[in-house]
This record gives sequence, structure tokens and C-alpha cells, in this order.
Amino acid sequence: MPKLGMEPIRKDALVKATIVEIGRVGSLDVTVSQIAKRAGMSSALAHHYFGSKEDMFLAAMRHVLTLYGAEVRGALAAAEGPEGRVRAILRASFSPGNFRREAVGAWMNFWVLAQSVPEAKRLLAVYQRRLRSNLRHALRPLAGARAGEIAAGLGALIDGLYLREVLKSGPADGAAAVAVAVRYLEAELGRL
Amino acid sequence: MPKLGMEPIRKDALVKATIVEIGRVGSLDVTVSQIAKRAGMSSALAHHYFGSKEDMFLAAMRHVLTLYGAEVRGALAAAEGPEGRVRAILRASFSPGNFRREAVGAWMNFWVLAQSVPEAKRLLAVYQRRLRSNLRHALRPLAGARAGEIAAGLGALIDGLYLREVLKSGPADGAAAVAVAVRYLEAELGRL
DNA sequence: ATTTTTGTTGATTGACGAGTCAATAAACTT
DNA sequence: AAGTTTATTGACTCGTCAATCAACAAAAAT
Repeated sequence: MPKLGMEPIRKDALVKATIVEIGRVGSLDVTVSQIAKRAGMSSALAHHYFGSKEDMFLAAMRHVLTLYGAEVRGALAAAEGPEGRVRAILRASFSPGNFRREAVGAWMNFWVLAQSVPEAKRLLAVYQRRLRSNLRHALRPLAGARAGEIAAGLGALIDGLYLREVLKSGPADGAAAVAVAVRYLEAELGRL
Repeated sequence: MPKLGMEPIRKDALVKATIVEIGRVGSLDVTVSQIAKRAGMSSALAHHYFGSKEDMFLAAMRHVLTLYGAEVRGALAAAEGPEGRVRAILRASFSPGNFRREAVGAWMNFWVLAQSVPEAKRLLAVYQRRLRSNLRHALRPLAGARAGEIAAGLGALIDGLYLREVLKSGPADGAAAVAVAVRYLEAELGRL
């Protein structure tokens, strides 16, 4: 009994299912059938809405990046003062949501995807540039000419702390990650 | 014309070919045939020496970790003074060899492998513990009680800088990575 | 009322790939 | 010389999976 206007609903369900499955399996070795099943439809329908598995992956990646972008933007809007802005970015980057099994798995594997799929590489590069630009902008009033260098360090540190979480068996600890990043920031600002 | 004592030679060739292929393809989606071909033998022989593809991956991972460990140990032996030891670890971590396409690809994908293969996870955890222990030990005389925290940050930073290199199209720049890490160190030691 | 568009799936195709096996050959052992 | 161990591969099995297709159903348009 086909209701109309299913396309966006189906696509959305597929994108979310893709992320969950990648996180569950821990790699991109997920079949379209697995994803479709979790999204409550046949694999044929998945192929109908997305032309290929790769398109599904890319859509999932855009979704994760969009969520993250929105989180950062929201945190920035509510922040006050230069330092508040930097801390807002850090808090958004290490929010509990970003440390959920699926999110971390998704990021990790999108990195791998970027190795072989140019469009994935492009998307990641855009995200990295934006993150760094945000950091640099927020740091300018605090660190002047050194803002760029500090932003580079902070950006890498954020990614590195992500990686750490992957290896831990227990529940991820975003607070600890924030603490490390804030320490670095304080050190760079000469407040030790 | 089978010469005897081929086993170690074949295994070695396979391990190296595995790393190269993973780096070339950019994911773990390499076939045993590809690896075997690059190593100059049939896929059947690869299966003969390693029981399975997974065993091949694990052997390759051990190889990479062993190389890195040896590099760090060598650099430490030649270092003088506490700060020299920290810098030695950084230099070893960001040596040109570790930034070659294959090496970076290998590391990235071993991280993914660790998600689904417990033995891989164990190996990576051992490496991480050792790196951190080395850093902490070297930092103790410089930072006292804060050595642990700083080591945690530096360890994550090292991994994060790796990730950055993956996205860059041009040749990797180890020197820039070292510079960022050293900045972090200097900042934490309050020498800005 | 019938044609078109949208939604949906079971069944199928076609390719590919991990792992096995039988067979062959050269070296070592007795 | 006969037998054993090691090296090696082509051919094969068996499974999996992305992508396609034919067919069916319901809403919209004509």
C-alpha cells in the first residue's frame, strides 16, 4: 500500500541504518542487504533510491558531517567571548553524541573511504578546513599571529583523541578528551 | 625447482607485499591474489604459508609495529638528556619512513582491523601503551607529576597528525608534524 | 476509465574471491 | 632406489554480494 512521498523517509532511514551498521560491524564491510534490513526494506529498494552502495556511504558521510557542523554552529552561537568560542568548539567536538560507538566507527571508516573515493576525500577536507578556520578565527583575539599554529595543533589533537576512544573497550569518555584539549589550550596561552 | 628453506623468504615477501597493496588500494579490500602476485607467487602458496588472509594481515601489522618499535628504540639509545629523549621519540614517530604512503595506509587500516579482530586490537593497545610509557618516562624529569597527562596529549597528537597526512594530496611533510608536536611540548613545559 | 507515476519486492544474474585439493617436482633421508 | 618431506601451482568449490529485472500495487493525472 504505497503511500506517496516515501523517498525522503526511505533515504533518511537508509542513511541512519548505514551509520549504525558501520559502527556495529566496525568496518565498511557491510552489505546493502544488512543496511536495508535494518532500515526495514528490501535491498532492491535501497538500490532504487540510492544508485549504488557508494552513494549510500557518501550520503551517510554527509549526514555525519552535517550533524557535526550544526553542533559546532549551535555551540558557537551560544558562546560568549573569544575563549568561550574556542571552548565551545572543543565541547561540541567531544560531545557525548560524537563519542557514540556508531559515530566514532563512522568517522574512522569515512577516513578510510576517503583513501579510495575522491568525493569522500573532498568532503573530509572541507570539514577539516572549516574546523580549522573556526578555531583560527576564535583564537585570533587570544593568540594573535600564533592562532594558525595553535589551531593546527588543536585540530590534530581532536582527531587523535578520537582514535584513542576507538581502542578503549569501555564506554567512551568525552570529558577526559576535553580536559586534555583544554590543557593544551591553556598551555599555549601561557597560563600554566 | 624447489629450493629448501623458502618459508621465511616467502613469508617475508608476503608481509611486505601486503603492506604495499593495502597502501596502494587504500583499504583492506585487497585480494589474496593481488598480494601473492606482487610477492611473486600463486595465491595457493600464500594460503599454504599463512593459513588465512587474516593471518597475513596480522603478520603485516606485527611487522609494521616491530619496525616502528625498533626505530624508537634506536632513536632513544642515541638521545642525550631527558628532553633529547622526548624529541627522539617524536622524530622517530614522524620519520620519513612512517609517512610513506604504505605506512600511513597500513596504520589507518590496522586501526580499522582492530575494530573487528581482537588480536589486532591487542597489538595496537600494546603499541599505544609502550609509546605512552616511553613518553611518560622521558617526561618525568621535565614535568614531574604532570608527565602522565602530557604524555597522553602527545600520544594522541601523534596519531592525529598521522590522520592529517592521509588527507593531503601532496607528499607528506614529517617536519611540519614534528614542529607542531614540539610546539605542544614547549607549551606544556611553559616555555612560550 | 485508463494511463502514468511512484513504491515495492522476490528472484535472478554475473562477477569475484577465499580457501581446498590433487598433482608435479625437486631436494633430503635411509 | 625407494620413501619422505618441502615447494609450488592450476583448477575447482562454494559462498557471497552488488546490481538488475520483471511484476505487482496503489495513488495521481488525463
